[in-house]
Amino acid sequence: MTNINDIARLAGVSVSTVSRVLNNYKYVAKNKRESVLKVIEEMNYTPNKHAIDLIRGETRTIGVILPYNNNPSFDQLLNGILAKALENDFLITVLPSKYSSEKEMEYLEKLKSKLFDGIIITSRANDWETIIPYSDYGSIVSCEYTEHTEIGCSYIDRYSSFLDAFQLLKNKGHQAAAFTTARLESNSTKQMLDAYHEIFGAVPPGYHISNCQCLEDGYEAAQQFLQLPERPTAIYANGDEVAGGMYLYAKSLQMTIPADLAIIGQENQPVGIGLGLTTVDHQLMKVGEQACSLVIQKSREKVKIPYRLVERASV
Amino acid sequence: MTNINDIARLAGVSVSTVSRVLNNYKYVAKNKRESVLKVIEEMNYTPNKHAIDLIRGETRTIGVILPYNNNPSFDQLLNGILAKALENDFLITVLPSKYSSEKEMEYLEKLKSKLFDGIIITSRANDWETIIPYSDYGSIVSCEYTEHTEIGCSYIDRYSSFLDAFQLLKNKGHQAAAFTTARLESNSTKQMLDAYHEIFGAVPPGYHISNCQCLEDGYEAAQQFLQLPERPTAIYANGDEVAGGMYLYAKSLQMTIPADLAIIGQENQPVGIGLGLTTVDHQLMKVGEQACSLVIQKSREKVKIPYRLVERASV
DNA sequence: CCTTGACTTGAAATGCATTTCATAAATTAG
DNA sequence: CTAATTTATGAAATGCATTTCAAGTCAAGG
Repeated sequence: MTNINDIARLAGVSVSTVSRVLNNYKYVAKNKRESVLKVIEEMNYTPNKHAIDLIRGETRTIGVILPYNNNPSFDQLLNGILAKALENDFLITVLPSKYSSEKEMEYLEKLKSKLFDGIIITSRANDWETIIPYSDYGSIVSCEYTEHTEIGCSYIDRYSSFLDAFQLLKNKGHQAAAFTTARLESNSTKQMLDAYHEIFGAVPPGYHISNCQCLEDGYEAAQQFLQLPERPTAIYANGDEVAGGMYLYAKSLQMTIPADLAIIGQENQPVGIGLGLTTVDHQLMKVGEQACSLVIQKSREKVKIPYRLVERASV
Repeated sequence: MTNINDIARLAGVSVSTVSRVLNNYKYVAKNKRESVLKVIEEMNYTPNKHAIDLIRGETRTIGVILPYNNNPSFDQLLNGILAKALENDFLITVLPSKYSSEKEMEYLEKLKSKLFDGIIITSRANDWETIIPYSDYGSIVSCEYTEHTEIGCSYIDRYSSFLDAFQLLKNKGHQAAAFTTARLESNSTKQMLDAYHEIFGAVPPGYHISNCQCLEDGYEAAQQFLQLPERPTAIYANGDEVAGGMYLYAKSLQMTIPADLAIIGQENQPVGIGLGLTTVDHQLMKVGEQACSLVIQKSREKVKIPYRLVERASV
């Protein structure tokens, strides 16, 4: 492989001059610049990125830890991140964790080893106490709120959004609502439960099903909800795909939406648009964009992204 | 920042010995190994990845060029790639191209600059002639078939799959079918048209709508198809989300599926499963896995991934 | 007692580009 | 016509870990 020394030798200049040409510094004599460029062209030379990164101590690459990548919510986040990264000429490396704390640590170690300039944590398996020391080695931005000042946040006030959604259902006359969540241990689930208590009080037995991710999960959840002795009149689904599954099951029973059953979804996804579902749009794409911006700016700000209640015909 | 020299000095050994400890070579005296590890621990030292990559000339990172990342098909590909990469301890950097040939070249230049060990091209904007020279700098694997021996391929015989799908429709008594495609210039569209001609002959006016990607596009396409004077009795949708949109539109007209209208989708996606759509499953996840394997093995094989016709109730 | 092989270790070369420092020539300002 | 800039260039230091080479110790085998 030809390197900068070869180019310098062949062009009859020093490596410094070649480097200057490479980096478009002024103060290189026109004829020298040209002969260097000519040799570069002839030798088909491209500088080695590792040598550059090594000396500059910067990579313009951001690692994105995300538990699942086949999940519409994380896809939206990733989308926003990619868009902003592209705009700023940063590269994104996807770091699938499956909520394994070991994997997560492995990725944080890579930040320490300088592979990334920063890391975005879309969802985490480890305690903040474990993660924080790594903020010495690059900016760490979370898509979930935390008070720790070492961590930048691009987050949603999920609690309020859940309050709003439940209030909407209550206003429409529902005394309770069934609901689904993803991971039982997640922060989001905790906020959901808090909001539920705030608006409706105790959760009736069978009204909460967790581990829902996709349309099929929603279909099954609806099946279970509608078999309960105290049939719910409204359901909050943690995602429009899940909501879509519920919709389809209800339709299969000839039920009318929202007269027989109100359904409210989340994230304003294609299926929801197609089926005309009312939805809580957390604007995850914007969350992703903001998270990426924070990493790029090495900022530790806490930025709250507004959510929107999109009212359509299912409530 | 503390480096390997500091560790060596503090542990009273040479850098070679530290390196040996770092890389778990045997033939390091037990007491020296221990004292090196102790110093590493104390100094909170992590080797610089760029220095390692520079000298090893390897990164265990693969770049994945994909035009859009918010597209279910590319998501499935990426999914397979990520799964296989994780398994083999490789990292994936996502390279969004939006079909810009400049961007694509930029990414190929990064391969040349040693940032990646290889690149997977899920879909491309440039000619093979432009791309091929870069195969000198790392393995390039395509998710589309090409005869060029420099390029590994993990591909689907789309032509045959389209033939099968159209034949299925014909067997059910349809004399023609409307269909949607994504990009008009794509290889896939070309194969689609060829297969159509083979089975049904000329495409009736208005029977082909391109630039369909999502559920809404399908909804609108169905609207257009069903307004035609010669109403199609069957539709092939280039994706289950698109098919889902068509299904919903047809249902909104109180049509019965498949009696009034047969719909066949593609990629076996959640919506399709939920709606019970017959679909051509190109097994894109497997395509992605195989593509990743080929890059890892630096293989230039051409591997055809079998597709499956999943018959459900919409045809 | 000598040879052979296993074990240990460090010096130095290697991979590659950037940047600082020093120096020199050519301009411009006063 | 000096003094001060601006322009131009190269040597050498820097960033950091791996690997080869050479050489040495020690124990086992003959």
